[in-house]
Amino acid sequence: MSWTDERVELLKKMWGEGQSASQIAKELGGVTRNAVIGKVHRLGLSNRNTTKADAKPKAEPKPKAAPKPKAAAPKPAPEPKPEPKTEPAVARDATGAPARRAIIPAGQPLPPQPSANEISPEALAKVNEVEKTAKKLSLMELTERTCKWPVGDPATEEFWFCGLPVQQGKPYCEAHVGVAFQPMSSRRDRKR
DNA sequence: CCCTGATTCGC
DNA sequence: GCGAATCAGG
Repeated sequence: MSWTDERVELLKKMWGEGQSASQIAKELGGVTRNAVIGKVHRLGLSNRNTTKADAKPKAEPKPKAAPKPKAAAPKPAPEPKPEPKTEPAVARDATGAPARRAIIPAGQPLPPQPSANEISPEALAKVNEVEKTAKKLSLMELTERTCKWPVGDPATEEFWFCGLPVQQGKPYCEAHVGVAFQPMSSRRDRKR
């Protein structure tokens, strides 16, 4: 594939929209994200650096022969300390069921969280088990392949995402899919 | 481990 | 000009 006008324009458009290189590459087809990034640079897009006399003591070009010295980067910089103003709030109920006030960051297609519905005891138990073995990923660590089920309160240190392998197509792992997508069946009308 | 963009350099 | 390989970082 070559960089035709159309393709370049789509590249510019998407890059301008903040799309990631890999997304653009996928959209264009026939190119890798590396190709996209390379093109972006050649086109002069990307960062408008040049301001400031930049001194870039980059590591010398690595010869393919001995490529991994891994220079140790000194870190004298003191950490500011985030200081989360933690707001207690209920993290979960007695059963250990995750509070479903989840705000999920990444996604676009987010299925409706289970509201105040009844979830099958089996599924709940399963979730409780899973929470013990969860990967407990942070926000940045989430990917399309990691379960995005939130546990705890976002304002607390006790907040993390399940992180287990998701079920194909779904945003959650098997256990959490179980409680996330309850059709409407467990609705065995309780004594009414 | 997954992903991001940045850079280098042989083609 | 192109982009794989590599680097650096979240």
